[in-house]
Amino acid sequence: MAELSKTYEPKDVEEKWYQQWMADGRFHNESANGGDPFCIVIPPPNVTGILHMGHALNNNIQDVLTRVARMQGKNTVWVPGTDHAGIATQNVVERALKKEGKVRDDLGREKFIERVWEWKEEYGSTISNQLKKLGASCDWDRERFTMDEGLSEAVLEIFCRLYDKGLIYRGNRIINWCPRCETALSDEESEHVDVEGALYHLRYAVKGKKQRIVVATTRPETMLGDTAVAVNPRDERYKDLIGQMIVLPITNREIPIIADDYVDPEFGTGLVKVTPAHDPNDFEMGLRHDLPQINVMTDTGIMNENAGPYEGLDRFECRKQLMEDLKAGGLVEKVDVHHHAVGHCYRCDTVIEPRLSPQWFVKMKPLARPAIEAVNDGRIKFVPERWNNTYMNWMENIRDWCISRQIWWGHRIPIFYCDDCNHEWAAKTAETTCPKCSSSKVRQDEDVLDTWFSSWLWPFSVFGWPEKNEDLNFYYPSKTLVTGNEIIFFWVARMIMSGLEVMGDIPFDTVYIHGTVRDDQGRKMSKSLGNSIDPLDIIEKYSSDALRFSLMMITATGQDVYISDEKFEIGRNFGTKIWNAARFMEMHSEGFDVKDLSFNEEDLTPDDQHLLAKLNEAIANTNDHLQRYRFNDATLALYDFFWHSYCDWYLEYAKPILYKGTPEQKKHTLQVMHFTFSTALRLLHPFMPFLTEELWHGMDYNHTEDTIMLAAWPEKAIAKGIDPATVKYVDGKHDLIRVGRILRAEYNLANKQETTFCVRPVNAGYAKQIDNDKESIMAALKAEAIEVDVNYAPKGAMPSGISALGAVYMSIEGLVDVDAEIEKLTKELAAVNGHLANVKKKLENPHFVNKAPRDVVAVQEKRRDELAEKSEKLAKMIETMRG
RNA sequence: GGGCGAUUAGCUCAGUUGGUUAGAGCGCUUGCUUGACAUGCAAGAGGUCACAGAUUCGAAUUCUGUAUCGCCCACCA
Repeated sequence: MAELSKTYEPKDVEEKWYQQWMADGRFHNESANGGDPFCIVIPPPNVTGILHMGHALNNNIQDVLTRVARMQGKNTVWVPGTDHAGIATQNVVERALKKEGKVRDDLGREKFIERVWEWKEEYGSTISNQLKKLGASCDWDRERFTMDEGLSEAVLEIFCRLYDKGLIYRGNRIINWCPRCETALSDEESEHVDVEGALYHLRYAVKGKKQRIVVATTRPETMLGDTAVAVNPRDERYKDLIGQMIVLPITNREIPIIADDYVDPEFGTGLVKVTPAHDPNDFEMGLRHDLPQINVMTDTGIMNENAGPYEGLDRFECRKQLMEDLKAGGLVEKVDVHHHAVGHCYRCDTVIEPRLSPQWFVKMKPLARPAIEAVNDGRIKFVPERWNNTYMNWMENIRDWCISRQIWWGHRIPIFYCDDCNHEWAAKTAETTCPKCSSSKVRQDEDVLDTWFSSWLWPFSVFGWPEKNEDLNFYYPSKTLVTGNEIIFFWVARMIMSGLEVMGDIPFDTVYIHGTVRDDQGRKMSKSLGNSIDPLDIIEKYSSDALRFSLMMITATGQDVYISDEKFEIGRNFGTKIWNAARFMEMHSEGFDVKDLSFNEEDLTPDDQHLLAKLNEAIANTNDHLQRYRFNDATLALYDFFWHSYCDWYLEYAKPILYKGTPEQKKHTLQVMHFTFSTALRLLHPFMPFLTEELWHGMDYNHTEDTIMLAAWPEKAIAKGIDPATVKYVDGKHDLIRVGRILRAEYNLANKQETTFCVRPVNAGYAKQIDNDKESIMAALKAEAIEVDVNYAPKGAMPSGISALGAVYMSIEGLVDVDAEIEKLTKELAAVNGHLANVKKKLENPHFVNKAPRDVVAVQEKRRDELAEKSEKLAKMIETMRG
């Protein structure tokens, strides 16, 4: 047997096993191997990403599910990969260029993209490598990138299909424009942030009259693009104004006053300035009233030539100056503080400018219908279930998806235009000739697609779709999608839609939504707050297993996870505990063959049976909790079993046998220990893969598999040789030991202090069992001797207590504090009588006896009897004590 | 404006279909250099389960309302 070191050195061990697993191809699988498929596709992290706690949690969960499935013998693949993250990556590279004093136009499109690829080659695998430190058992042979050739093919294919079906179209609409990224964004990419802004009340002059009207706006600078002022047609105050003209200040443009139902007479002044090129509602009104659309800004949010004297100013600078000018002209009625939600770019946090712009859209309603159905009829389940509502709410109000981006890094839109005949078509190949007029004046659309337009194909594109192949056939649909709630709209919903559209089948049957990782004050972890805890630091400090186990331990289903450094001590301490238990076993195993884990079931002692019963419970509970995605309960069940049932009770029970028992007894006990330990290792493996693998080998078991990764997952308990009555007796024995320890503790007895315990068992059966168990009970109580007598009567005042097996007395020379004993027992008697009274009251209530289920009543009756007996005994003890 | 979640021990949180005395980790108190482990062992203190009603023989758990905190969605300029 290889000797285990005194202390566990996780760093070397973890590195070693990951390398070994990789070298042995343990993570890889393919359809040709047949069997029961189990597939998980990773939510591809951004190539720009570095591992944070959210990733750690997310991938940890996937790894646990994957490792369990693999041990269950399923044909398991966990497909990893990264996302090209269009805007984010382009931003990173542009920032690098800026340091060289360049902008992307200096390089040109082609050179710039080359540069991004270079960046990707150099830094793009950072996060994948970090996942390896976590122990993620991804099938790295299958690693994909959303800009891979294959995945790009999938993007082009679905674009053309949807275009030809009329589900992709080009439209001129108000979209969310980020003036910093200089691109359009989807509605989901605009994050609404509540801000304290201002509601500016501006005075507009009515043409030909002295009258001034007041309009309220939050964005006064858009006034330069106003093409009307609107009132509600039923608003009596302004009836006369309808049809009149307004003269706009500064530019002196004349615009009409129109009537539109959209206007809420209750809000502001009941008069709304209409800027069709900068507001979605105004845009709609503009269409209804055939108003001109005046865009007053450039791509970068600078006022353009339509802004007259403000041309060249930044939009916010313009707002400031314009207000000053209006104020000077007496055209500002008032400025109110106003709280409202303002859209911000989800990539760079710049204030979004709603802006009229020609963009490409996907018509979502037809795609949404089957996706709604799939969740409604239960083919896809959200865990926790409440996310159904979130999903449904979004799906039922779905709006068309703006998919074009004015950046360079991404999948270029496969639309071609003929400059001669204005023909427009979609094609997967680079077109040079117009199919309609044969002209060679053909150009491709300049825009690229939204990053999510490639990730929504992920569950099937990773297997080579549109190519038909066995893997795709075998592994699709995948099993569980594990993700955070923040990308339900971005990603989950869209994958469901694309899967049903393209594959005609759901992409996964379960969506497990885990919580957000927060700091111990409940704040989201972020770089700017400086409160993030780096998983790699935690691995360095506590080990990967510790990180993993602790994360799982504190992750209640779907609840947010609050972490601080100390939380990881749980996992580290548990790892140490397991390691030391193994060392203890190793110490005593010398000269014994522990390769053979079988034992004779007829020889099981009561404590053996008790341990195995607890093991059975742990197996059943772990499986049950895992099936229900209750990871914290699963880890707690294992933790509790290993630490308390196995170490605290069984190993302590085993000590006297190992030190003083016969070789036969030793051998039998070691077999039970090793059987239990090896089962526990397998149960723990998905949560602590490295330590368990190290010990699997360190303990030198007679493996059928040379890695614990493929050892059989414990599903069923051992049934034979366990007698429930005996298990119950051992529960009682533990209670007896506890009572004895309390007596020692109350008298602060040193271990060396000689003590004898006298036990008066409740029946002869227990008397015999206790007598047989004397050795282990004495060891647990550090007692010199134990006297067992069903008729035991204390000779004088003795510290005592009542256990499930009977009364326990502690014999100590001249140390008894009689008054304290009487007080203690009297207190306990009062408590027992209190409970007894409650139970009696319950049982005397005819409603309870008649209506409660029989077993509940039976429990109460039993409890009543037990309490009555205990009460009687305590009274007698007090009597004796006084006597 | 809608929707969702949270409120349980000093702290951070479990508590699945209502049913014995509401649990864990950390922290705290006391005693242990016990031949695996002080990253440990044993014992202990600490909770009117946010509040108010309702249902029920029985509520931390179900229902209604209130309060506080958090998240998501939403075109009131």
